Amino acid sequence: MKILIIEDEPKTAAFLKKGFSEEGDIADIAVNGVDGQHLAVTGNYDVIVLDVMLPQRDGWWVLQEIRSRRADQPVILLTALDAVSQRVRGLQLGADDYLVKPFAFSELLARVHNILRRRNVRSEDVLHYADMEIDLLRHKVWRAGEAIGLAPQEYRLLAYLMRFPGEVLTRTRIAEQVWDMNFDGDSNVVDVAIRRLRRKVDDPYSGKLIHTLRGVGYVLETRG
Amino acid sequence: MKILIIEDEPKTAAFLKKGFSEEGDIADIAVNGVDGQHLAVTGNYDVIVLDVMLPQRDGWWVLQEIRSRRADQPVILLTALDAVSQRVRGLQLGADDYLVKPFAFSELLARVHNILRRRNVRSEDVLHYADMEIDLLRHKVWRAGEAIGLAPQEYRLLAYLMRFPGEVLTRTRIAEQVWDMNFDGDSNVVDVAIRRLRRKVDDPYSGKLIHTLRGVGYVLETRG
DNA sequence: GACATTCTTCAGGAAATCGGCAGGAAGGTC
DNA sequence: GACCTTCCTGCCGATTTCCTGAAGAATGTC
Repeated sequence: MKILIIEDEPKTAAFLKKGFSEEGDIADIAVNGVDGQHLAVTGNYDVIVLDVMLPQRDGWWVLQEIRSRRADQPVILLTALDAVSQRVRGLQLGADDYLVKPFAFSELLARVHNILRRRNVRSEDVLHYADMEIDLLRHKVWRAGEAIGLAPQEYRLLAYLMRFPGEVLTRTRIAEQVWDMNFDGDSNVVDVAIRRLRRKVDDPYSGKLIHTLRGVGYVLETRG
Repeated sequence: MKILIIEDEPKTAAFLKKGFSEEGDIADIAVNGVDGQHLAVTGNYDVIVLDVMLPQRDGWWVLQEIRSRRADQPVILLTALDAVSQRVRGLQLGADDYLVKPFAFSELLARVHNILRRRNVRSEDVLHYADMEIDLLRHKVWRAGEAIGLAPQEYRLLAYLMRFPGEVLTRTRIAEQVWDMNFDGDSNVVDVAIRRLRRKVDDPYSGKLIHTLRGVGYVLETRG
């Protein structure tokens, strides 16, 4: 899952990024309204966490910009004051939810999941496909009943594949979602990561699940 | 366990906080109705202790606010007067229990445990996992039949781990639950605390229970 | 007020992980 | 079947992450 954090206070931003990172998600940070608006409109984020107190252009402006271009983009507001007028204004401008500082990270996480569930985005705790199983809560993976230990990046990659079984995933898309980078074609990071993952989840078993689509990307599916 | 105390009298608030702290729980204090309502609604508390006599907005208002948003939030009322009308009003507004001042701390503690037991939040006072045992009432820990002496923070950390065996606990969550702070990643308090706990409950025994998940956090589980 | 225990920060070192490289294999095209 | 492109795969250096002991600060105890 990709998240955009628009927050000027470095400590808060770092705290949020770390929290999402531990959950296996990827978070980008924008430190002002202009950069935030740009990233929000051009990037593909599952959810945007937006502080209303920002230098240059404030959060209200950013929110309006986002809404005018991406009507269904999930946005959670962070307000410093527990003022009812701010809440009302936020919701009127189209925020999906808001949170009053200071807050605990798990509270933010709960609201993120809440929004995604409302939007029918798949956010279950345990994903199954064929004889493979991944428990996102316990960070564990099984294949044919055996537990498999994965390195962080291997795990993130598999978790992404398991979210879209049967769907073709290009290297560009994988690099974007799992590495948070722009895939330039000069690198074979994705190939290498796929290789490492295959060695652990496919090589020891019959009935491969990870398949290569030449010139396109990879896909997770069963094949007769 | 996280507790919110909404009480304007500093002495009483400090007395309660100290009491809960000694039990290994974490207590936040709000000194007026507005802050109390804010924390109660946005924070994740296992139980809220609410004085009805408050400056600005009183306890009744706070209780109604809580109920309208969190129907199942456990709340215990503190009333100064032993008037039947107050009890009735409190229960009508959805308080789980009430206590008339002055009271002994153990009395409050008993009612807290009572409510949580009713809700199955903490159905047991003694938790077992593998050959480890923790008695939440007597504050005692055993591993392989031997008693282990733990410092307060070590105990709180272990108690938290024992509540979620097999589940991944990120540093952010641990810091939130055990330290009541926002983990910004610049500190390694959690690492060090884990180290000290390991020295006492894992190092002397075969079959480690605390395991590290690189880039994620820690987990309490047996590993073949 | 002195002492003891506990907690946090700091820094050095160890270990796991990651990304790039390069040679080889496989697939596609004419 | 030859040639070219794309992908696979093992290895190594660089980096990140974690562990660990020690010292100073904070807290509680007598």
